[in-house]
Amino acid sequence: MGRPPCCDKVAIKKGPWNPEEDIILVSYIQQHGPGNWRAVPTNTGLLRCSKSCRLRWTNYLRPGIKRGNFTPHEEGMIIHLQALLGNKWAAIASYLPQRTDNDIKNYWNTHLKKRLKRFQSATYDHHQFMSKNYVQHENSSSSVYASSEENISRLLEGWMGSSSSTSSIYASNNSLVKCCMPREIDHINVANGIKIDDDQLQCILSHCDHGLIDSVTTNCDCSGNLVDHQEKAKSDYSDPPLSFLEKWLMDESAIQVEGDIEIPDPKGLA
DNA sequence: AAAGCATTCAACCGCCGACGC
DNA sequence: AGCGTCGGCGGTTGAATGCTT
Repeated sequence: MGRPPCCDKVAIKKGPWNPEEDIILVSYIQQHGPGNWRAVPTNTGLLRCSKSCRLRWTNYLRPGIKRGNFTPHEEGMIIHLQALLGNKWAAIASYLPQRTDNDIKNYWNTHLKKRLKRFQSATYDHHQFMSKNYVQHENSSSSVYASSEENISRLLEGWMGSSSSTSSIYASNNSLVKCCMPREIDHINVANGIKIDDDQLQCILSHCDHGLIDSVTTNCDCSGNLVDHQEKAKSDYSDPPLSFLEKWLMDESAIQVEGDIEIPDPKGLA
C-alpha cells in the first residue's frame, strides 16, 4: 500500500504554468513565505497540486535564480562536483546557489554528458595504450573516494570566492579522489598550462599550511618547493587528468572536430 | 515551404527520509 | 512500533523549438 499520489484529485491542472498562475503563486509566497505547500493550492485557488507549486517556485520563480548559458566557470564546477558527488544534483546546486538542481541536471544531461561520452570514446585507445605502460600506484586501491562535503567545501573555497575569474584550478581526478582519503587532502595536481590566480594559489597553499594538503604539483615555479615531480610523474601516467578532460569538454571547438580528435601526447601533459 | 528529425528544458512521477500522531 | 503526511530528490517525459534535408 503506497502513499496516494498528491495529484490524484479531479480538476488538478497539469502542464506549463501561465503568467496568471505565476503571479498568484508569487504574491502568495511574498505574503506568507515559502513552505507549507500543502496549503498553497487551497489558499490561492490554484488548480495545481502542492508539489507542482513548490517545483514552480524553486525552479523558476524563486528570486536570485540565474537563467541562460552556463559560464565556463560554472561548467568547471559542475564537472568537478559531479565527479566527486555523482548525480547528487541538489548537493551540486548548493555550490551554485544561483542555479537550480533541475537546471544543473538538465545541463549535465544535455550538454556535459554528451561531451564526456565523446571524450571517453576518443581517449579509449589512448587509455588502452597507457594502461599497458603504467604500473599502478601501490595505493591506487584507495581511489574509491568517500565524499566529504567538508573537504569539498574546503577545496572549492578559493574557487567559489573568485567568481569573476575565468581561470581555474584543475585538480586531477586522482588528486581529488585522494582528497577524501583518511588524510583529508593529500595532493593537488595543477596540470600543465593552467593559470592560477593569486587567490586560488593562496587557497591551495593555505591548505598546505594547515596540513590539509601534503603537496601541490605544478609545472610552474610559483609553487616553489611544493613541486613534487615524483607524484606528478605518477599522475601523468594514470588516467588523463581531469584538467585535460575539462579543457576538452569546455572547448566548444572540440565538438566540431568529432571523429578527428587529436589526443595530446601524454608527455605534453607533464 | 514543409516534413522529419534532434535537442532542450519545464514539469511530472515515484521513491525516500523525516516528522508527528 | 506503525501509519500517514509532507518536503525533497533524482529520473524521466513530452511539448516546444531548432535544425536539416
